[in-house]
Amino acid sequence: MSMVTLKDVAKVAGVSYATVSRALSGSPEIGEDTRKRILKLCEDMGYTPNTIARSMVMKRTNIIGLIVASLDNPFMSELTTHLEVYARRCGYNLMVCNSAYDLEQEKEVFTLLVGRQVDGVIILPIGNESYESLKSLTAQVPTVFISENMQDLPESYVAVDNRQGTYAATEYLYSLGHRKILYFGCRAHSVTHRLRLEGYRRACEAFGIEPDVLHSPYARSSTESGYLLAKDYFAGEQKHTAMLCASDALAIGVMQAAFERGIRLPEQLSLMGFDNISFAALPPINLTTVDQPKQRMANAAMDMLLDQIKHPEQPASRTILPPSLVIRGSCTQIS
Amino acid sequence: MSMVTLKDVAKVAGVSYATVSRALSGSPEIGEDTRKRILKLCEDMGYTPNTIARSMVMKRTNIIGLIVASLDNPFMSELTTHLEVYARRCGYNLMVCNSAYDLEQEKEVFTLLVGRQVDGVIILPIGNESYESLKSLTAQVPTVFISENMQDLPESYVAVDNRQGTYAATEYLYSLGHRKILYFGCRAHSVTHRLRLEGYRRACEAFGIEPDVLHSPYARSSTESGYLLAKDYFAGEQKHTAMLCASDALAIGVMQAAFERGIRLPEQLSLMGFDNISFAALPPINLTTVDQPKQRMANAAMDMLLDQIKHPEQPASRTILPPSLVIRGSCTQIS
DNA sequence: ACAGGTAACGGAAACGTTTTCGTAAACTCG
DNA sequence: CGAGTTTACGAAAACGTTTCCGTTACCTGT
Repeated sequence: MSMVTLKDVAKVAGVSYATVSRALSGSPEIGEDTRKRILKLCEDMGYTPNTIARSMVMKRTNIIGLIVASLDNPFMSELTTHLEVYARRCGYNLMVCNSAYDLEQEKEVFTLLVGRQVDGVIILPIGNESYESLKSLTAQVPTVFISENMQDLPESYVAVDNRQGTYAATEYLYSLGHRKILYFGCRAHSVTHRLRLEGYRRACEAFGIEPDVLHSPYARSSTESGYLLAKDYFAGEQKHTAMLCASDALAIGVMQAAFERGIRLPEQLSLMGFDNISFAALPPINLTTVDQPKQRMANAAMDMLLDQIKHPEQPASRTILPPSLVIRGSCTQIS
Repeated sequence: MSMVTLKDVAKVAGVSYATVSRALSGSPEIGEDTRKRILKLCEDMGYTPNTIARSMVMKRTNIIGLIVASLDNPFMSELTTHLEVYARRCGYNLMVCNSAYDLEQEKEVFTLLVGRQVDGVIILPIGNESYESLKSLTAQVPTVFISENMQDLPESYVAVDNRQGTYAATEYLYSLGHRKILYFGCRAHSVTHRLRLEGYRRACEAFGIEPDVLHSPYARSSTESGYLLAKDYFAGEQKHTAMLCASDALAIGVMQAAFERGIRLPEQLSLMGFDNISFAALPPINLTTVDQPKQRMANAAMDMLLDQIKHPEQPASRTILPPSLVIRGSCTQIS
């Protein structure tokens, strides 16, 4: 159970442990013959370098912290997968923490992560308040947000162009003949959702149609809250021919409520989502939506973070990626 | 950016750093007044203990490694969430790695994790071969598998009683009047799936009906492979009134194929899954399935691992949790 | 008042690396 | 052949903790 150390190898090899260290790190100032002898010995003795000790002296852990609200959200879990794969390719490991949509927990796990000396943090903030709440933490360690911030805070982020996404979605619905388009929103205090709403509003203005917005009172942009809100909506008179939802999860919730109510999609109602989670592609769902390029976002965030780790004094940078329309079967042309 | 250390605090406080360490750890041999003075000073100076240094001397990192095949699989991501929450409550952090359904990568990340001196590893092995493949690694660090092993290997694991699950599922279908039940399997070399198949076979034998099995040639028990396999199946003549799938993902794939083919569920075909992933509950899916108690599994695995960390010489232990039937709308009574 | 005990703290080793500096031996070259 | 350069390696410091072992000063009981 107890590990074999550099010293052990050095003792057997009859050299100093500095030599062993150099042999392993591929230092040029080591004789070819001794290097081979030592490498073989390490192999034979089953030596594995102690990363902790290395971190201690190198002052870097090659760990990056990841904070997500919940892995149960497919968008976040897909992003996490891409981040982990890419991080490992870059020689880093991911320490994943749930914030559970709770501002205090978000701060708590962030504190935990800086205590663990992570080299950097990537965070999907639960809301706009996160930027303020985490200010003292982000000053201590390179951080990249996956989500825009509006107040021009000095934080790096990568995000999809949410405004453009909902604008294009609205435009698409308009092109199908829809004039009564309901925006099904959520958590107006989140920047992401505020921008999405704004894109919708701008499009409405541009095309000369009346914007109409329904906001979820529930904190999470989840299937459940979409379901509950839509249930209420369908109980009243239905004045719209199309609904643009702030997220796929929300849209799937709406789909449930419509299904229960006997409302056929897309014949009686065109429905759009946002995110393009993998489940949106399933034929029974078959949701027309706006794609967030998750892999590109993950790679961009990681590149940005690693760059920031290498050059800490550099100013914050931003990357905004273009969304793209994914047309499936949940929308239809109307007269 | 550069952290304030124990030494810094000690210097300001005018005490040795041993004293500061003791004050923080709540050692009794410290005066009440000095303790309070030091704690306040730590607060003021913004001191955060360096976990790396602590790990170095304590010989434990309070990190546990988690290896999953893919977070895109909702069963695994839900399990991961529960594991992370519970681990943190126990004072541990999770280092999450993808094996991407690849035996070599699985071994590679495991090696990485022991190099990182994790206190323990929880793994959802990609298959039965994993036990053999990881033997040298599991000897080095406490490990808990989430999946049974059949060869009586000395590894700890927690799992659901897969045999009982499919047995109950078959029994349920039988009680609905089904006599021609197809088992839709996948990856016969995985223990989990072998046990599920066995439960089905036993039930068939018990009820005197003819077992019939279709195996996916694809490696992953995914929606895609279910879809592809079902497409083939539906192209031929359909001889069965019910299908029991080895996983929900598989069942959802079948659902897609049926949907495309115009086969109505459950009227023309009763469909059952296994796992009870959250998406199975969505009304458009509404899948009758067998529930794996994910939270209980997560907690049991963590408890088992922590116990093993405290008492390394203890023999391996096993926990098999009972599954439960979740009856929704994808199955119907037949004459 | 004095031996013995306790309370409160300091000194220093240890954890396993990396790296700087130093130093022999070997080599180069006029 | 000797001065200078290079090659190959060793000694030791450093990273920030925890903890063992001392060492004071003060207290207790008689």
